[in-house]
Amino acid sequence: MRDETEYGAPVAAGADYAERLVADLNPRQREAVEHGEGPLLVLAGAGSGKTRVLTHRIAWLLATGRARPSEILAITFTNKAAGEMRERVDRLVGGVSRAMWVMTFHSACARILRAEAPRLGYKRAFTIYDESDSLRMVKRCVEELDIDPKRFAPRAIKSQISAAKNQLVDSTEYGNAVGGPFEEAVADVYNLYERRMVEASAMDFDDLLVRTVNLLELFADIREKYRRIFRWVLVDEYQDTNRAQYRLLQLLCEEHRNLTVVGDDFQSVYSFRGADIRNILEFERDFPDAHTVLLEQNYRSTQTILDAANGLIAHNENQKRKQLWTDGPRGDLVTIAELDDEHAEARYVASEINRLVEEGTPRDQIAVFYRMNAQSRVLEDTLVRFEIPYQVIGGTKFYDRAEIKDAVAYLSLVANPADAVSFTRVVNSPRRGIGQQTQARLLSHANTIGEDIWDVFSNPEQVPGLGPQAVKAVRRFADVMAELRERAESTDSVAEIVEAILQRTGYIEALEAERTVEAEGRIENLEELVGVAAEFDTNRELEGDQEQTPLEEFLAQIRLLSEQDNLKEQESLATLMSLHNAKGLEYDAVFVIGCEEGLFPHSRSVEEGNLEEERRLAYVGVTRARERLWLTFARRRSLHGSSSWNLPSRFLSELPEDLIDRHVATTQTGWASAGEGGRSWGSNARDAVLGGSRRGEGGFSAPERRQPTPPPVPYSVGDDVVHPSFGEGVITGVEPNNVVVVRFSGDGSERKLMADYAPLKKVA
DNA sequence: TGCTTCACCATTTTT
DNA sequence: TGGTGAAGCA
Repeated sequence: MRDETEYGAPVAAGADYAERLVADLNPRQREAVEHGEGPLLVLAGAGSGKTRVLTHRIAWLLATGRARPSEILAITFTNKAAGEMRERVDRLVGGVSRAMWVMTFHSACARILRAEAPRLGYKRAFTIYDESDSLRMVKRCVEELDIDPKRFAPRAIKSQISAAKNQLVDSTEYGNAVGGPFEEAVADVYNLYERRMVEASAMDFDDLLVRTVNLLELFADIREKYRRIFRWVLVDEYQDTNRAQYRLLQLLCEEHRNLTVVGDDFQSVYSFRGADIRNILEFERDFPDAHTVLLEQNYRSTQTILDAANGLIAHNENQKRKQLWTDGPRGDLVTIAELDDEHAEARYVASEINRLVEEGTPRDQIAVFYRMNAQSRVLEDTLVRFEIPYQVIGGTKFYDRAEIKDAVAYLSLVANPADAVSFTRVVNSPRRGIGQQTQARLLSHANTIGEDIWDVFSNPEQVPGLGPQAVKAVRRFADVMAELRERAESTDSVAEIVEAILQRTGYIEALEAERTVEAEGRIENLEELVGVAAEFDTNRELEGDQEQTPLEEFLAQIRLLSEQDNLKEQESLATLMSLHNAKGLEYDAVFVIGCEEGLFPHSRSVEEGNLEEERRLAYVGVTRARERLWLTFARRRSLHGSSSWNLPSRFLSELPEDLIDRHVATTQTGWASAGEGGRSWGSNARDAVLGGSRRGEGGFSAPERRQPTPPPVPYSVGDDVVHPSFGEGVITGVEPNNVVVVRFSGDGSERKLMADYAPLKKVA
């Protein structure tokens, strides 16, 4: 534990320290930090130092003796944000931050439920289901109820149930309010789903919140207990709270009223997930005695970027008024670039990135944002060709990969014998001759006799309808699981359990037998999981939690991990992500691509009347940039197969014209430059930008028929090649459009490269 | 039981 | 365009 803090004072040193704590804050920030008891609303514009206010407020509450560390509950939405906050509080007050709850809504609820869940009929060792697990469960319910999944898509049903839960509407209430046939189907599934989840002792993400609310509403003693524990509650990103979270805060705070919420209505972009912007807009109505502080001074961006953001958001009606300003320089103009199509757009972005890097911008300070994840593909291809190292945030996550999910499902089943979804996931993976028939019989028997699925498969003889073959196969599976469970009970090392699972279930063996590159990759991923577990074991030795076993704790932790947690900062990688994922981050240089009507704002959103939220999303994108900002659009874009012509996004015309530097680029399309050899693309694209030709061809007239035929592919399967960065490899495939597939011997990776542009050389 | 083929569909997603 | 899921076949 550290005694010295950032301000050189020992922990909680009283008035003098408190004074120094606020000394270098601006007046508004100081006002927020020094607010005493009672509700506080901090409307914090982008980059206005809201985390600073939150952390300093916590330190100030401690320093002035108003709060003890254990009385503080600080809530964020991501683990990353929680980690950062804890770290920064730690720097202010030292190790006492350990005693505080600084975590996400979901983690906090999971922790409370871990202690109290039995009161609601759950086992203490409940399993947290992620989206795909709970979708599985919904599907099973749909099947069981004989609902035609084509008529009512399980996904749609699930999202309907989720929406209901976010509103704290339970299945009974939902059933009473049914409208059409779809709602009726949803009501039935919702009802069964709730029952099956309790039986499996499983909770989905929404349940974590809803069940905690239930707990506090139903049991006065529990309510009192947590009200007494959390005398000070602080919430970050308050604009993103949904009904359930709102109710939770109300339950915790309505007595002592020491609730601090920090947020920015301009950055509310999650209404489709149930976030209710009214929570922040109407905070002052809900808490008439609330003190409100407005933070408008921005410490991140240039005035030009802020003016652009202000100009954009001024087009929204339903907002609190805020106007960002900075002491800093005006900075460069915002670039709006018009390109032919998405490929030209990608090349433009890539060449601009190269230029930035040459000029000294660290690559990890460059980000590209887009509306849809699908847009990353073209960009990735281009970045590979330009040899620009990058990372993509979003898409398939580590914990979404099949092999990882399998391993985690094994762990879940070991920890929670009732976990039916995990059971179906792993029972025949690897193949062990337990097919759907057999699984269905096991599950329905479990439903009939009301026993845990584990008890049922441990006694396969008693399951009606199983043939001797099936009984034998199930027996073998049960024996392995029993052995693993014993193993888990006799050790505190999660890594050891994971290792045992991979070995004893034959999982690794099956992968090794495949002898493919993919299988090898999977094995590597699994090894990484063992590594993650080992790391967990090491950290756990420092701070153990007696409430739950290491395995349970590990499972809860990895299930609540988020995408942003994967962000790497140290490596020199440009970052690609959706605009939604960009919230809370900042970069020196930002590109927002695909600024076209129909794509951004997305046509769906416009149809559904969510234009203002789209505009807020644009606002989020713009305000991520510290120094340089590009907004690009393509005249023509192919989206799932067919290409279409789009108008520039209305958001572009909403930016004040005097802040804009316009580029109209006509890149040389196609193969014209191929003869010049690989690396010339960068300069080509850049030269073309200077060209500034007009878009006067009339839009629809000439759909690029003039491409010369590609030069013949000089490579054939089996050729040995060498690449300056990937090393030696062999051609394993030749595809249309001069794409070659190369397996590189260095890391065993297989990559698709454009033969004409990649700096590949044939080895004689 | 398990693999292949074909049809269908396709924002965003802090947990 | 590409990934997913269900039906059909060996």
